[in-house]
Amino acid sequence: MPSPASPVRRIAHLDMDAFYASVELLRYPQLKGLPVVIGGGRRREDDALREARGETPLHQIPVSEFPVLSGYTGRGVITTATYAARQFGVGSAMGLMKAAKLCPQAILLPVDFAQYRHYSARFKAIITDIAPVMENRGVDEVYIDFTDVPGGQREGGRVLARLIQKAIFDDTGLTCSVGVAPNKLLAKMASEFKKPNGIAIVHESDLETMVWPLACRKINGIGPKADEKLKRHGIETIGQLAARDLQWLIDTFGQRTGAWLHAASHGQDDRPVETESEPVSMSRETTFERDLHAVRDRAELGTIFTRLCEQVADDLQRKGYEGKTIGIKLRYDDFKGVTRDLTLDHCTADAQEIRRAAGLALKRAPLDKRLRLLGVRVGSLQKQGLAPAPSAQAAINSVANALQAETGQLF
DNA sequence: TCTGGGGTCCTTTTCCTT
DNA sequence: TCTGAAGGAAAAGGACCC
Repeated sequence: MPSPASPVRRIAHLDMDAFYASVELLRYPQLKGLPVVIGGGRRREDDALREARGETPLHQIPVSEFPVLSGYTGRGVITTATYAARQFGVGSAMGLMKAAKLCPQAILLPVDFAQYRHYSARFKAIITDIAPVMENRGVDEVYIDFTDVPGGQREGGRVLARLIQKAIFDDTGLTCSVGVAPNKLLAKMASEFKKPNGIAIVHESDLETMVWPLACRKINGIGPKADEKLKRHGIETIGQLAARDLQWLIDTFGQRTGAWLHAASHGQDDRPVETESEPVSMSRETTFERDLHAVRDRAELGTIFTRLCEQVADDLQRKGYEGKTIGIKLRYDDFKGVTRDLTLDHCTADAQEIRRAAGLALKRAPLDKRLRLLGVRVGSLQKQGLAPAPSAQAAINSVANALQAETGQLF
């Protein structure tokens, strides 16, 4: 009897199909097939409250009672759009006002992250019941290591992928697409091959036929900028990229990026599936209803600034973290932005302390142009309570004294 | 004309110390 | 004391992703 072959590395990438829109259609099946865009900021009223008041259940609200894009004013953008809406040329990241011109009859649903998170937790729990080595990649995506899962090797992973797909659908009514390959890089590409509700299996030997003909942009990590630069050098496909010399890539894109491009184009990627990760930073930011001026709208800005600091502090405390790099982010009316950071000598999760440090950072930024966005970030995080809490105020004061506020204490 | 929010990671610049 | 090199850390910017 031959000894059983050692398992081959099989990594799956699972991507929920049109996740936000699909979750919305579970709640509002009457919208199926209609142009719907999801975006904008307003909070949706709570379903449970609505039903407690004896009002019409959401799934029975007539289509005519949903708000449409027509006449929309405001700064929101589209987070996602149903296929029916996309046919009018609207799509993700487009301003809602522009979308209103293209498709005024489209129904507008505000995003409801609480609901998406709920379904996200549900489908992920189903996966880890079956295959415990799972890496979170945001609300609607995961990597799963099939290598040592019973059945994970059968038909290159197809059997297990099918099982997971079915379990998710039976529980939630949602569909997903899965790619299974020797590593995360190829699995991520593969999950796009058979969308929606499909399974694609990629083996190492499929590189030339299945991967090399694809556009470089299909590599996760090559965005518009890198793609543009590649094109300037006559490189359009992954195969053309793979044909380039390693040294040329390093000379052209730098040591790290060049070596990575070379490996990626040859389908090489040895990153493990990480089952847990620690956050590096937490932030809150907001785009104003109208552009604000640092002097003329000082009171309003100050209020927003304080609120952002309180929100970040609350996020940190709720999740049990503290950090020592406090930063602010500004975006001006011309959409250009700046950031300013300040590193304390200790960690904090205290709203007032964050507010003071962020205020000092803000003083170092130009405030002569009107602002459209303000953000507050806390980085260099660690778990709360790992370090002794020193005299926080003294440290802050020393920084404050060093910078010695000019006049007026704007913030 | 329009362009959200919350992240990670990488590169370059700047500043400090030796 | 000045100057420059070198290296590290912090700051700043930007690309990218969902």
